[in-house]
Amino acid sequence: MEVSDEENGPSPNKPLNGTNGHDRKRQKMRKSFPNGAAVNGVNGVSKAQHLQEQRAQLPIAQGLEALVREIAAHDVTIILGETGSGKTTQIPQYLLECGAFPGVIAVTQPRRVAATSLAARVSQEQGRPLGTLVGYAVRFDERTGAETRVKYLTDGMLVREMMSDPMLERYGVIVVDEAHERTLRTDLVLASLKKILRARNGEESGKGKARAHNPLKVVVMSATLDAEKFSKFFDNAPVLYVKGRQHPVSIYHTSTSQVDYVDAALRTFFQIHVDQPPGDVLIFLPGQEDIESLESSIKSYANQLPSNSVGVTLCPLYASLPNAQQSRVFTPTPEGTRKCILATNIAETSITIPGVKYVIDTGKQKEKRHLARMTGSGFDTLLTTDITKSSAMQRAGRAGREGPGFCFRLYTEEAFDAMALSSEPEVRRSSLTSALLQLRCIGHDLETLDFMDNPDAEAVGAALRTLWILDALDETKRLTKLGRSIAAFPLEPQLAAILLASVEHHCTADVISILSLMSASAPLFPDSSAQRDAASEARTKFRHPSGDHWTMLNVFRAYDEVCGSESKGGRRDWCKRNFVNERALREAGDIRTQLRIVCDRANINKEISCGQDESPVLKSLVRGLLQHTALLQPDGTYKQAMGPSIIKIHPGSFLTEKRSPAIVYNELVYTTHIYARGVSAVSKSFISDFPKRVTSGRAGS
DNA sequence: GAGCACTGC
Repeated sequence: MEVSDEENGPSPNKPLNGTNGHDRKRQKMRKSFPNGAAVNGVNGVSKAQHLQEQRAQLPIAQGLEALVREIAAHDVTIILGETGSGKTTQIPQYLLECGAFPGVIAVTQPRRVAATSLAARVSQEQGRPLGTLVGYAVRFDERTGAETRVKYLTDGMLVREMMSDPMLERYGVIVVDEAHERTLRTDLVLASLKKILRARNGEESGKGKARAHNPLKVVVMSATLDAEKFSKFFDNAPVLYVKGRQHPVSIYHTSTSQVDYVDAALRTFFQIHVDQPPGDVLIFLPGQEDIESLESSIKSYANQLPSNSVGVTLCPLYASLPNAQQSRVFTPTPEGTRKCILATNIAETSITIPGVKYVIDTGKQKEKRHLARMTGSGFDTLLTTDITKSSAMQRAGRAGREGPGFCFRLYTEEAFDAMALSSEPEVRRSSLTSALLQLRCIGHDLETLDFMDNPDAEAVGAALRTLWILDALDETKRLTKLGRSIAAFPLEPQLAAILLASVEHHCTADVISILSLMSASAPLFPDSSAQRDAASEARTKFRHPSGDHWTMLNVFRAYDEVCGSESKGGRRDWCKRNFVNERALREAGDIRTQLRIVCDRANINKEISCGQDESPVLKSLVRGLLQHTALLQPDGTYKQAMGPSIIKIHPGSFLTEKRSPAIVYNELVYTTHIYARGVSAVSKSFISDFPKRVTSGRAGS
């Protein structure tokens, strides 16, 4: 079996390649950039020319004019583009150059790095400094100016912008890229765009209103699956097909199913390593644990090979790995060795590794599942599951980026056939609390808005209830003044409610620090099993009797002092010595800066601290996390105040083994028990201050 | 007495 361009997806509705003469196109391109050479100077001429030649050679270049004609003729155009087609860099430039589309061209991306690096590339192709004609906007970082006409931004950023500009008036074209990934924010953007199109362009042309003065064009770009679904969603919008530049990948399945996929990966790797020509190997595994175990097995077997054989350079790759170690995958493979990358599905979409010729696919991944969300907001669990067909194809494609490749699947062809086509869109899987509130702020109802896939009624009910408990919505589900304030913060609504409660309790400075650490993606206290005792010893000095929130605050306060006196290296040493994650502290620092700016805008005094008095902070926490509180039972376990579950304090918590009449916690995780993580002891009265909420919560659960 | 796939404002 072979993955080729033709096999990768449905056949084209309108093949566009080869419809235009190659030479004509090149001339047209040069004409479009009279200033490029002047800006760049003598050396720049050849560089700019080189870039233009590269552009002209992209698979998409020959169909661009026809593509733009289609976009001009329709409100919405769906573009199916394979990887390597150049659609994301070229289409926005062509829309700009042809001069037919006034206003700013927005291009959304699910990931920050994609938005920033695409903007850098495209502004280079335009021969202009980044942030002038071409710019980007992602969280913590924006480079745009008054003359910016092409703006790459994350889909979450566009959702934020809709809250102050509900009709997205500043944009003439909105390109939604990677739409097949169906992130929650992409789905929010698509649903809103459908409504915005009706408002800005009027009803479908032919009858009724004349075209409005500021019409909007929408371009939806997707990989090869689900095109018809996008087309149907946008009233049968035309589907255009763009060919990619992908080399063929030969795919092999096992004849029997493999129970131990780590062992199977080990054997397959050495078959490749011993028998096959040079070329790096990428192995997909579900998680860190498997990566570490396979790494040590490969190491020990590689040492037993004859001394004259090719060595192995091992590169583990997963998100929580420090950046310096992640970037090892990009360093050239040392002479006389074969690079072997052991990766999670971070290598499926987020990181593209050059030089890979062989892929070994275990067919497994880890997936976060939210269980029993109606029972006091539910709990999360992390399961190892089978991947989907589209994941399997994406993984195989990683072998064919630079030349013909090979993919060894550690599962049978029958198992592949039995896989789901693609994973459920995020809107069907995740909490809708934040989405519902944001939509309310721009006057949309999540309950009635037309989505690609409609949200689950239970999840909508849970979100409504949470927002009502926070006083963000009133009894009639109308947005309150508090709800609008909550939505102004780039935080989960529960956490934003804590921040606003801190104003009344005069501890905003302290609470902002805690919330920043809570919403950072990396954990402050990583659990390194190897040095567990040393770690807990070193962390003792930060320990606060009330529990984890104040302990986190103590760490942040200490780190702030270190930052005032130490160099970059000194800070790193301090973190290492104390077994705290510097990445978490740096990210929290960025979040804290952003939260302080929003506070200023909302006329909130961000400087007020409660010093060492713990109750104001704890009272604020309870206000936002009412659904995450539990009461001590006679047997020493805890029962949710607003749900039926019996829970335990996670052994990693500083409060474990302690008995407090009541606790508040960040999250519940289900492993061997239902554990509460990020726990603080609170007075029962803090919870019963909201009797109506607690009672009604019980009745509803 | 225990286990952290991946994103985003």
